[in-house]
Amino acid sequence: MTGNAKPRAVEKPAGGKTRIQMENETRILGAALDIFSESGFHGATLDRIASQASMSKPNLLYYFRNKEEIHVALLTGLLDVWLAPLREIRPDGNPVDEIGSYIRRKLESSRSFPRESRLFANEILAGAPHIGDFLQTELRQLVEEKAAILQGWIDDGRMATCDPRHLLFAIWSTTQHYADFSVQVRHVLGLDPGDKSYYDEAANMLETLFLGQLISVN
Amino acid sequence: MTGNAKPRAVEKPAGGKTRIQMENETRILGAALDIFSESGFHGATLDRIASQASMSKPNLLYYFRNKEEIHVALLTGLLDVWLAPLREIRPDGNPVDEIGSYIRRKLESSRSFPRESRLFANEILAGAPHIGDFLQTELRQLVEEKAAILQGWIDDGRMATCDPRHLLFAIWSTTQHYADFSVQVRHVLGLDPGDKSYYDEAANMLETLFLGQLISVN
DNA sequence: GTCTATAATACGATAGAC
DNA sequence: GTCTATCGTATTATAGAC
Repeated sequence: MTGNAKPRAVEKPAGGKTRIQMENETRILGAALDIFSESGFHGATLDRIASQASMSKPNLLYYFRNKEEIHVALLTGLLDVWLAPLREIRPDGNPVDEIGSYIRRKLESSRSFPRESRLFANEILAGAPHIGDFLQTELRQLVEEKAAILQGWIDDGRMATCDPRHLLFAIWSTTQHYADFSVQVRHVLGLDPGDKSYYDEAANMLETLFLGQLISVN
Repeated sequence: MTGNAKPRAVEKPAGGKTRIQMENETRILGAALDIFSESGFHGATLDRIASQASMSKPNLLYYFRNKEEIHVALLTGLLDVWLAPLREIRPDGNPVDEIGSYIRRKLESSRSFPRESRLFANEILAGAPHIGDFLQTELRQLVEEKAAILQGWIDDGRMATCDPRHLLFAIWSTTQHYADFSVQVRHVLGLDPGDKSYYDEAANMLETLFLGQLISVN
């Protein structure tokens, strides 16, 4: 022994976690996202999550106290990413640019993070037992803020009269649909699993729907 | 004994089921719809379904072989109701009337059958293990048929150029959203549980979105 | 930190009396 | 047809060696 009892800063940084701890937690969360988003909370088992993470079940439970803690960690970690596209809407822009780019960001989010979208959808469908608070406070406040921006454009005559909160619902539902209901989309279009070519068609559709005029007056 | 051995037609009709059988199956299916739509297939337990049906668990399993059989019975019974609004679209109508009334029927279906909508959503999210065939055959064929009608209107210059199948996806997602994500809708709008007043606002929004022009060109 | 073994329980399903 | 009792298994979680 060379007589150095000082804890090594590299392995135990002020944050509190060693490198191996962070790596394993990341691996577990990735595996859990696979399984939870595929099967829902009750359909997922610790066995499958552990297997997906190439880890024994007791070892997995060394990092997370129980199944629910993994689920909550995924959900709370997801929320900031989830709100990012909406946060970017700026009051000093114009409706076409701001709403158009918001839709593109949201659709891109569905394309890039379908597992996260399905995890969120499962949670809402189950009655939002873990994120009810978030929905009633943080999300509601953000929606009020952005809806006020849209309402300003309506008052200026730059948009049709409508409830801007429901416009946001329409954007959420149409974009998230391509992640959450991707199985149905592919089956109806006759596409192979993993084929995501429909996202380009979706982008065109949503641009026509939200930014153009869909039906001619005749 | 009065010596009449003939089976009683009232209790054993040609269909094959007695009155009490039909009543109990109906009660079980209603209870199962409550529980499955609230908790998903794996989150639901036979105990809760039996309790909701005011019936013992073994008695419940006298009418259905197992849990999955109840689930399948609900899903298959749902599919015709599910497609009814789409079937009604007529080629000899005009875009505004046909699409407008389709949206109203679909939204009314969400308002009246939110449990069925959530059951369907849970099934799709889980990868459609039981209705994958239906999606690839019956639903796909119906979509092709109705998309052809919409394409005709596009070719006639009565609608903007777009992929009509994706227009149907947009109608499905926006209308079903109010049933499937009702918890989020209520939390964001600050409504009490059970308050469905948002459906009228939704109807206005969807009419503006699909039938009017949302954003002015300026 | 990781493992094997196992405890504890929740749940689907069945047996058998009535 | 309905019940009580119970079996068998899947699954969450822990104990304790290394």
